[in-house]
This record gives sequence, structure tokens and C-alpha cells, in this order.
Amino acid sequence: MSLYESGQMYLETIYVLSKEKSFVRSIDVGEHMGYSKPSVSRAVSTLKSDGYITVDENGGLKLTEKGLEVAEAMYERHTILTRILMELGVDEETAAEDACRMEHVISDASFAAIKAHLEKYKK
Amino acid sequence: MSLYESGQMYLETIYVLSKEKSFVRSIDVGEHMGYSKPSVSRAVSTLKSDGYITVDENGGLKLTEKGLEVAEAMYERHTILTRILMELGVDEETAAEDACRMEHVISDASFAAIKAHLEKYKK
DNA sequence: AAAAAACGTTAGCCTTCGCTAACTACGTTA
DNA sequence: TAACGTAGTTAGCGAAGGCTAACGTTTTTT
Repeated sequence: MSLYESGQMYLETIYVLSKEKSFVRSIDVGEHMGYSKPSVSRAVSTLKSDGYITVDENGGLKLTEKGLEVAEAMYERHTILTRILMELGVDEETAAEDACRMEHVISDASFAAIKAHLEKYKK
Repeated sequence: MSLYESGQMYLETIYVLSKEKSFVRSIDVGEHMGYSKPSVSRAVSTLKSDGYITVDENGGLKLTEKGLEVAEAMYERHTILTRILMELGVDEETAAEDACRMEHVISDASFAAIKAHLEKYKK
């Protein structure tokens, strides 16, 4: 039922890959995340039964509205958090890695506050 | 061997409780963290065998030098992250909850950058 | 002294989420 | 056509880290 950090990462990955090409399969997700086929297979099947994605007859993965909502939120968090860390002087690779973990653990309230601060800070 | 988020939390809790009273037992740790006795018992035994804490004949828990290093680092992260989130307008409870999760996932580099920013920001 | 409470441990269960091994089902290629 | 490659699935393992039930010591009450 509920979505864990792992599931959020899968959704975000599907989202990112979907921006590059319209047809995204399990194998692409696995390669991108560095996970094995069975790991992806299981994740896909629970995301599907929880209504976050659909899988067409050719194995194409698509985010549902519900899944897209999560993926977009994660992606936004990822980009904003990476940017603010870089703004503070952190190197890009470290910033991205940290953002990737932070994006799953902070509350909406904190993210909103950080985002607002970044806007202000940029000026 | 290696220390996970869970272990870091136990060490931080022992550290915090040790500031309040000199004698800290497993039961105190469990009550503070909301965990059952067996969960604490196991965590304590692995932290002990990994050299992070010692347990005296009366069940008193003490951080070793190695354990203290981790606990102090976590505690500092916790306080600084809570403070900066509050500075950005997040309410205290949410700030503390988020800090508690963030403290385990950010790199030293990012934490240093955030901390430096807070110093500057305060002026 | 007997009963009760407090503390710790052991045994064993459950969930999440990685993994490998091995299988199936299609396509493509020799 | 036969062999190979690719994609996905099933079965089952392992580590982390929660949990309850149940048990043995102590310590405290009654």
C-alpha cells in the first residue's frame, strides 16, 4: 500500500527516463539504477498493483497520475536540493548524491522553506 | 562492523541521555526511542561488540571514544540542522523530525557547507 | 516470606529490498 | 531450422531492524 523510499526512486527513474525516450522498459530502469532484473521486476509489480504505474503489452512503463505526482515531487526536490547545495559550495557529484537521499526524508514544510530561501538567495 | 542509521540513533540517544543523568540503561534508551526491550537489547549487543559502547555490571551504558565521536557528530548535525530549518521558518517539531532523518544521510561536505551558511546567515 | 514488578535476554516472526540461479518466451541471426 | 540473445519472471537467500512471547534474575512491595 504505502510507498517507501525505494518505490519513490523507481518512480523518479521512470520519470527521468521517460523524458529522454517515450518507451521505457524494466531493463532500462534496472540499468539506470544499477539493479538486477529481478529486483526491478518485483518493484514494478508492486508499483503496478498499488496504482503508481501501468505496464503495456510490450513492457512499456507509464506513470499513472498518482505515480506522476510522486515522481514530479521527487524530481523537483532532487533538482532544488542539488542546486542549493551547489550554491553553498558543495561539488556537483556530492550535492546530487546527498540530494538523492534528502529528497525522501524531508517534509513538505521544510522543502517549501528551503525552496523559498533559494529563490531569495539567488537575488 | 559498519554502522547504520539505526546504530547512529542509538548512540545519539545514549549521548543525550548521558547529559541528563550519569546512569543510562537499556530500558531508558528504549523508552526514549519508543522501542521494545528486545530491540534495544540486540542493538546494544552489536554496538558493544563493534566497540561503540561498553556495558558495566549494573547495565550502565557508556560510549567509548569511537562511539562518542559518532554521537557528538550526530548531535551536532541534529542541532544545527534543526536550527537552520527553524531559521527558514519551519516549526520546531517538524524541524527536529526532519533534522533527525537528514543527519544520517548528508555528507560531511554538505553539512560543513550548511553550517558555514548558518553562521553567515545569522549575522 | 511470598508476590509482584522491573530489567534484560532468547527464540523466533515479519517486512523491505537487495541478490543469484534458473526458467520461459520471443526475436534475430547463422 | 537451429542456436543464440534479450527481457521478464519465479524461487529462494540474506541482511537490517522492528516486533511479541516467554523466561530468568533481581529488587521492591505487601
